[in-house]
Amino acid sequence: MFALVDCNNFYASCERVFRPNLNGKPVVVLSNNDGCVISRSQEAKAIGIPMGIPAYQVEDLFKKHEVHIFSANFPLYGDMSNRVMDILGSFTPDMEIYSIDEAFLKLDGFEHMNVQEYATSMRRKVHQWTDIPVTIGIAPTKALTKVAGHVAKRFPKKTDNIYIIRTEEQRIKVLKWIKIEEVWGIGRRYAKKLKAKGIHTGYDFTLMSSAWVKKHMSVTGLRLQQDLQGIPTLDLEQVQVKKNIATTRTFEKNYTDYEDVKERVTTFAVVCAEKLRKQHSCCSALSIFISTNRERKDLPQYRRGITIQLPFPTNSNIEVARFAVLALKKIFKPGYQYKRTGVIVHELTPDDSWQQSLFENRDEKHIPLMQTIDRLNAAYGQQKIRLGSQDQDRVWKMKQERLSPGYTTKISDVITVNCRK
DNA sequence: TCTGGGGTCCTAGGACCC
DNA sequence: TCTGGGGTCCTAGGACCC
Repeated sequence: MFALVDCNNFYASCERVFRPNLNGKPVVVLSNNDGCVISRSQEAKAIGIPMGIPAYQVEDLFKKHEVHIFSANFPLYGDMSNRVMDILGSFTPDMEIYSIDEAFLKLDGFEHMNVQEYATSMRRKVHQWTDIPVTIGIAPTKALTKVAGHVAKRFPKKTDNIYIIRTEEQRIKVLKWIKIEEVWGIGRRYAKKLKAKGIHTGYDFTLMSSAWVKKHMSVTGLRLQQDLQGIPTLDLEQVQVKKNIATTRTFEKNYTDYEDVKERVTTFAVVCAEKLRKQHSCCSALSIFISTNRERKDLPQYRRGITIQLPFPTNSNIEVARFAVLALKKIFKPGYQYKRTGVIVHELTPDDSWQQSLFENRDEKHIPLMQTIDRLNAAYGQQKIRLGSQDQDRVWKMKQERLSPGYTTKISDVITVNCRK
């Protein structure tokens, strides 16, 4: 059996941990630049705030229902996620951290145990130690745990947030209940295609000819179909180091100057290099892209990306930034209003072993230099030491009007508790 | 006025090899 | 009239996830 543990309304729940007065009240969390709604408490869902909607389009709803709004506080969510995962990891080492708020567990060798009780104790412990509510789905395959999780979410009272698919009858029953577009692995495109063929539920999908599925949905679709049929096909994936690392942002305004865009690309490249060093990797290739605001149909549009090979693997701020700017030069076109750029590094290899190049090699003096920069930035604040080509005054000019404190990640923001006798 | 950010995997087709 | 057969590697694009 597998279990899927899923934190409920995760970002909104994290905000409520430190603002318990907001329990029972509508809470939403906005994306960077306070752009879109990316997390909603149950109450916020109930008053009809859709996922992903631009905030300005639901301002009336916010006002009318006194919705509590937060700017995304990713350091807080990341830290809360680590705490939840640590607790789950203490239950079983067979765990795959699937996303910031979800984990799959493998329950091999648990046959003698009461799985229901086990799940209940897990749920209780996470709640007691972190105040984050979770939902648990349990089933013979990974894809079916997702379906079980849906059932538990839809009927929280009846299921007490835990649902187990044990029998073939239950498997068929829940698959007949779940709409095809709600099935994990079926996105908008596939749902449309399947509905056109008269497939409306998860169960319908399991009955389709595997040849058709393979042809139109590739082996990914085929694996999913088998998993839903109850044949274990997807296994826990041991999450290793990442294969790509991206730093991309939408700007708070449009940029037309090459110099401005270059500064942003440099800074994003530096952030990528820092992320690389954190996971002890170097990159051997890099992409950048630039884009105008695609929502502004009235403005001339230009979007382009480029990938370049680096002459040697590196994770130095200086080198990654240099190559990123080189790439930018190849695609930048003056006369457009740019709204978004990003840097993505690829072909990651461990930083303690690398192939020497015949022609050009990394500057080894950068290694101690980067270590020093990382140490200083860790001690005195992110981005205190920057490259000369980065904006020296700029902090992170993101619109974050309702940012919560870094309760668990910033010593000055740690909560004060007043104890009375 | 205002629309996020970070990932993964798979396939088809082109270019090339012997 | 009729022009082989078996590979690899790379990239762009499409699909999905949270």
